[in-house]
Amino acid sequence: MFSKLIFKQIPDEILIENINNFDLSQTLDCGQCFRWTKISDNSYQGIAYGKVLSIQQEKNNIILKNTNKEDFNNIWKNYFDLITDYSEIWKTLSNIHPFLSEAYNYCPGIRILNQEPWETLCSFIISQNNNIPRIKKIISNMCELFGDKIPNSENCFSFPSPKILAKLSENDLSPIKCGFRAKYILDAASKISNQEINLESIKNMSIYDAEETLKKIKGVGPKVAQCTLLYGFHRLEAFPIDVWLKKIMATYFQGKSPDLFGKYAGIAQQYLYHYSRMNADKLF
DNA sequence: GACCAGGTATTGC
DNA sequence: GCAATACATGGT
Repeated sequence: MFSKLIFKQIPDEILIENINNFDLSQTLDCGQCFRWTKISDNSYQGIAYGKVLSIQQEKNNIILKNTNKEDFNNIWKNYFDLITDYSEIWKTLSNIHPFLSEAYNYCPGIRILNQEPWETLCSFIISQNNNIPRIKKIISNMCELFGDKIPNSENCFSFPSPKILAKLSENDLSPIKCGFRAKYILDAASKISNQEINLESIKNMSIYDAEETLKKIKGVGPKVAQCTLLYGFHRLEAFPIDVWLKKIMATYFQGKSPDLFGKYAGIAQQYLYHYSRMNADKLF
């Protein structure tokens, strides 16, 4: 619980002590986000909500640098999902399957981030039939070309708004090298900016209606929709099935439905995805 | 040069 | 409905 978080403030830094089920590299390198860079073995720098943050982990303590109490309370506390008790969530997942337990034991420090819905949607449109290093590169190029320079930062840029992107042509997007996905980005940007699709209203929809709404965008299918709902709307029941999850299901959960994982299926999915990617020999 | 990467749209049956 | 194929780009 956040009420139990112990935090201390020194100028421009926030220290959180004795936090469990939190591992910076497991959380930032598990494929859910694309705008964080590893600075050293225990520290990262990244951009979200138009702010630059440096963050470092020392055992069960985390230090947020280049920030303040206001941004911590308004942005980062929720962004890193520090208010959720993952040990409590694990209790409901722990008896489902031995392979899920094996995955959890490998990466119990994963947190599902609360990312911005538009950035998440756009990022996972770019992710299709693509690999993570190149996804990061495309997004970085897009922000640098079309986002706003973040004040007092060293060449850091915000994620461009739908409104800005909707004015562009496929040709304008060619420098970011996103290939056939350019028309999908533009369709998403225009449908969001002209209110044909209202991201705010998706928050109150059933998971089914939310997916159907997102799939009205060209280039958004079940996988991209589920990723958007999990990482951008914190719908923990969402269960994106990509090539890795297909292999995992075929190897260990044959004939089983994603319903097996219940209301925290998305978190289960993240343990399974990360563990399997890091230990590909576990799959057929 | 073929194959793959956190898929989807299109086509053909 | 379901299976096969094209799709931009860059890395093995």
